[in-house]
Amino acid sequence: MPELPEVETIVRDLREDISGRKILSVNFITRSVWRGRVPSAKFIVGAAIERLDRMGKNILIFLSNDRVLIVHLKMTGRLTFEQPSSPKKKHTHFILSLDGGELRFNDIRRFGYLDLVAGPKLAKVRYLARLGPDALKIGRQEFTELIRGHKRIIKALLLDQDAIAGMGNIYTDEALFRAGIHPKRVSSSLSVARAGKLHEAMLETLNLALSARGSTIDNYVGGRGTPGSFQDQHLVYGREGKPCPKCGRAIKRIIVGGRSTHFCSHCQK
DNA sequence: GACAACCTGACC
DNA sequence: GGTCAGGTTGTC
Repeated sequence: MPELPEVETIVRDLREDISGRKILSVNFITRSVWRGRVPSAKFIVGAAIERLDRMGKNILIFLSNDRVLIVHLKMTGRLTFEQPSSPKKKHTHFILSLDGGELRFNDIRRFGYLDLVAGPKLAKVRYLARLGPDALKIGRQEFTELIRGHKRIIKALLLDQDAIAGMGNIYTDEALFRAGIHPKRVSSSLSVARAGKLHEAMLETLNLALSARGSTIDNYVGGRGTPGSFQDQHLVYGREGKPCPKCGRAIKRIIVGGRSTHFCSHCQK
């Protein structure tokens, strides 16, 4: 589920709510959610939460013992800070008991994962090192060069985390609509001006979504368990057959790069 | 670049 | 019963 705005919302929530808290105990409920080996509790218990960060759609939780807990939520993952008295939900796979509450990892489909790495080895974690520049931080010129330097279907390129980190299916469709670009257009065929417009549209979309604390279609909730509201502002995603906000013609849905894609064939070229 | 795989649940 | 889902990875 979560794309950059959802993951960033969770990180901001948790940064406020769990920074500085001490880890009292750990509960490995489902061992298969760990990407590598299941870590020994001694590498976690007794440490404090030092700070949190985001790399693409990965959440990084830095512990005071110089280890880093990495969390990827994939499609249906949730990472929430709750009171121990809050009812335990189905599909909760991992709990960190902190002084003052519990950090819970819940994931219906179990596509998400957890990973614990030693701080000095963080730079060598393959799936982090290969990530492209962050979609919120990449500058206009770098973005334009990236887009025009690849001969790929633009939607697939935007979804490629190794090219640009953070974009997902919703925000790619929304940004392409705002920029008036057809999702199947070949990236290298875009003019500097149109690539620049796409950069602008991408930032606008992501920042609006952040202000609304993300989009909740089904599962997503922030770090405090509350849903986002940006789904109410979607212009094309999930609106197949409904009128295009610009021209009124019906929004179409096709498959691009194996993903459901929503667009207006009149407004996007 | 297309497609299957990983899983559960919602909806038709 | 079949289809689809916010993501990524591995195989033709």
